[in-house]
Amino acid sequence: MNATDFRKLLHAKSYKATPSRLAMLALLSRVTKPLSVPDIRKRLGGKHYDQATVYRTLLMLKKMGIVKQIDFQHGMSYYELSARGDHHHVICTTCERIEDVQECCVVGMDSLVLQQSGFAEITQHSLEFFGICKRCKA
Amino acid sequence: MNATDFRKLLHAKSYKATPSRLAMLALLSRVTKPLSVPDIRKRLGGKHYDQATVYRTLLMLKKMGIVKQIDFQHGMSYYELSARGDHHHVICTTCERIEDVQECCVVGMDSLVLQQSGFAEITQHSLEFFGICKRCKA
DNA sequence: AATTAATTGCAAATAATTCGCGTTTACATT
DNA sequence: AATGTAAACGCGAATTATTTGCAATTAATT
Repeated sequence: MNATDFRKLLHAKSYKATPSRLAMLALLSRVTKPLSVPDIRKRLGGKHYDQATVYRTLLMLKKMGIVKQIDFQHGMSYYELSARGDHHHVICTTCERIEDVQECCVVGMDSLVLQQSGFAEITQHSLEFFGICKRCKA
Repeated sequence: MNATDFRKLLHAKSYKATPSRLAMLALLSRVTKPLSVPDIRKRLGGKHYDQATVYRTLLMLKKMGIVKQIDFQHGMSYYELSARGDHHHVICTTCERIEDVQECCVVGMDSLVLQQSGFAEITQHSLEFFGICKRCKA
């Protein structure tokens, strides 16, 4: 995904392709870990973007299904591209360590959830594991 | 689990069995849905307990592994007894509807996560589905 | 009943997220 | 390329969840 793709993505839903949006999409697709709002603002090059803008953009991207909001129980939300694929996280409750979990057992669960619930559509899911990493255990 | 059991649970870790703690445990074990802090305070009988007390107690119970913190992306945390068993939730992103999901595909994942990660122990996991309920779809 | 450390309530601090509004900007149209 | 317009932005302030410090209270031990 390059800048041109991002423009198309936004235009497809008649959103404007503004510098802040393109920068955020570029950042999120370049990165391999979920980012918090402060993370995003720090890493958005030299440019300063207002926090309200970042929050508003994330909300928009979330509604579009492009980003996923994740809770590490660290007092704020983290965000990553849905396009990064179906993976999960392990969070150390002692330090701040976070690792990806590649195996996804949730594939196929969506239809099961639809069956047994009063829901018409599943758009996302999030699976996080909490525990203690080896370093903290020692 | 009755009041006597709760007392033992607390004393086992040398915590005091105070009225607020017993009331919270009783409430959480009587209820079938995760509760937010305002929920808890409202439903704690006539008694008024300070929010700081409720937050501190929840933190303690979480550390003890007795309660589980859950994120519905509603701007605050929800809590339920771990003893309610391994189930998950579907959250409607349009209204506030929440349903339980009984099938758990995550059983056994813990050991897998331990294998492929630098973690020594998994204490909890949380799996939430987000989507649109039938009522909102219509 | 007395002692003591843990727990509470209160009030204030902190920190994430949202909101209102005047100004700026992307982009469609000319 | 210039123009019109709704969308998006930045700013500052408001809101709201959560945490903290401290003096007063209380559970549990003696």
